[in-house]
Amino acid sequence: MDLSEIRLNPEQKLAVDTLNGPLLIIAGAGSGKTGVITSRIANMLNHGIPQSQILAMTFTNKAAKEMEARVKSLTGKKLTNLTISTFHAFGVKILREHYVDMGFRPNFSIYDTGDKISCLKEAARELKLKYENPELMELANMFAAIKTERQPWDNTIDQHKPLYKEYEEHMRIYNAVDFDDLIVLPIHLMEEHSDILEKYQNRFRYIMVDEFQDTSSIQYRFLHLMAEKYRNICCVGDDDQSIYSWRGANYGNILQFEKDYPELIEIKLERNYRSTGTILKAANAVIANNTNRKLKELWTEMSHNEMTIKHTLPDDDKDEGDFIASTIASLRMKEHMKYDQFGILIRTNSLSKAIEDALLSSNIPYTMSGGTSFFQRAEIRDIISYLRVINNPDDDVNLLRIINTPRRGIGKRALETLIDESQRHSQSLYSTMTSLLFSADSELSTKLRNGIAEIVDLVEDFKDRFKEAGALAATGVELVEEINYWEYLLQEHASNDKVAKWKNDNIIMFMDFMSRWEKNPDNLEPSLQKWLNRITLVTRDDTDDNEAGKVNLMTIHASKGLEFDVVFLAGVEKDIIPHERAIAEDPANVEEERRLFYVAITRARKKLYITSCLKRRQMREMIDSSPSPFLDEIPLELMEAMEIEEEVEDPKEAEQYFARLPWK
DNA sequence: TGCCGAGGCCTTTTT
DNA sequence: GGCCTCGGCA
Repeated sequence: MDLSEIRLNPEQKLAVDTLNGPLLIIAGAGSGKTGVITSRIANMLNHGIPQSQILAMTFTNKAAKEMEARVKSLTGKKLTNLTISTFHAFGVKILREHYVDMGFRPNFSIYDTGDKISCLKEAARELKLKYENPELMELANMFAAIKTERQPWDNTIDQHKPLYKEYEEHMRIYNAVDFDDLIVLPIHLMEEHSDILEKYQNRFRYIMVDEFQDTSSIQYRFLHLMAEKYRNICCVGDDDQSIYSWRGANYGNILQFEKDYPELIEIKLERNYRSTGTILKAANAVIANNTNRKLKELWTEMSHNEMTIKHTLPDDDKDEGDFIASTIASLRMKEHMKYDQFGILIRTNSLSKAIEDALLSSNIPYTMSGGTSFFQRAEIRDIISYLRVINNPDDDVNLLRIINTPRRGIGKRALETLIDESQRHSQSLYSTMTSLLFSADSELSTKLRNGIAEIVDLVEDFKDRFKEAGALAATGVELVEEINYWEYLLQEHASNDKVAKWKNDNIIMFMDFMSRWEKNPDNLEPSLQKWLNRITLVTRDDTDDNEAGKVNLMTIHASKGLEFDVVFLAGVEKDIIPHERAIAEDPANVEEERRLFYVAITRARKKLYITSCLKRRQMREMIDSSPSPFLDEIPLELMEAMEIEEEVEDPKEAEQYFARLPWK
């Protein structure tokens, strides 16, 4: 493909041609944003800007991958030096280059939320504090806010300072960093070492940021640091699609950007190329209820003979799933649509269950991305923990997870003694274990000594084996055999060996991912640590485009940036969207929930189906539900109530149906 | 002291 | 429906 073949409207063209100086692109949903960004990069390359000087920041790894593929097809060039990365992955890159300056050893671990909670729990135990899980999660969120400077210490929370300090100390001992560190540590590094800052400024003279509305204040500070000198920074965003404020996203960054770079050029992309007029009108009407937004109105020249938005009220979540499955099946038959043209969007992961059941029983292939993904399954986490410990034996959190899995006779009591011992010496558990093992006079019971020796031998043995080049996955398979994990699974699921088999299959699949990653020529010098870093930063299981030919089921959050010909928006009910907990936190959150609803609607190209159940299974019981108040914001003429076919035989029933509609 | 079974509880969204 | 915790047993 050639750049000149791409037809751009005047605003898009201006965006693509403006290569120097600060640029702000306000890009409405479906306005061809990705095309503009990739064309702009291609244009830079055509103008002789070296790949190595370009840094493009994206929000997800998936977006990064897609962007790279599109630039590749536009330019036909090999992109060995172009950096397209998420903020977090870029942080890892800097950490890998400068771990010494930051006080880490080379094989550092990256802790995800679960590891973080475990580490916090350990730290609390050390201080003889006991917290319930929800409290720990609250503390974890608070500490994240403090670390990223969203919240200062004050006398209402100062009591938690010791725990915070203890947590940080543990992380140092474990040679581990958390997600926030990946952003914060590079900033500190650059602020403290002007030579390093300058190195990065000179290296990346052209910076682009996608999904700018979802950057946090601290991420903005990072961008500003990097871009200040050459001022070639282009931010692309849409304040109406800001849906990550709970994670620190601050769309006020758009205003800050205008302040810091008063010379910037601002371009608005308001022409929508994605959706039908009906869908667009509905989206515009919904988002118009938000205050405090940059004014823009999307418009389209899409052809007519459009379908209205269809709304149905299934009796319960099972009916909802069945409705979606049968509609997909019939559209596929009647309109020859392919599975991957369908997207099913949900507000929370827990809503997926009933839909998945329905898709499965209708034999409709699907992928569920995000959420409790594959990598979170207990058996996969176990194996990952082994790999983490082999890579970084000081990683106590992961060592604790596997030290007695499968059973090695190292029980609770023994562990407590070991942990106390390591605390006394301010060293990691593993160091304590090795020194105990080699000191002759330690009073270890034979049983305990054997258990410890077993794990230490295993780690030392596999540390070497993994270092041998080119055999990551093969060594992984050997590891799984060595620890007898299959035996353990059988034992654990003695009553149901189908489960054991299923879990074992998952591990085989996991090893297969590893093998494919290892063999991919794009991954230069694959190593155990690189693989581990990668899988902690990738939640979405992007299994090398296995998704083709499957229906896409995902949360609304995960759908950002994607589009589908047909979208089903399920669970559009009171307390689900807007979510009750979001509103309970702060009633003002209704605006973000509305943006979420807006993002969901604008994913649809041609057809949009909305479902609201009247009852829904929650945990054990059936609870009553009612349609979301957001539905009232869609103009009546754009949306049509639709009966679920088999059910309405009786006119009376239809009458009742209409009586139940919220706007009647 | 380690292991196993019973009972309670829950995650809103993700790098 | 599954994971974690606690209490009793070997």
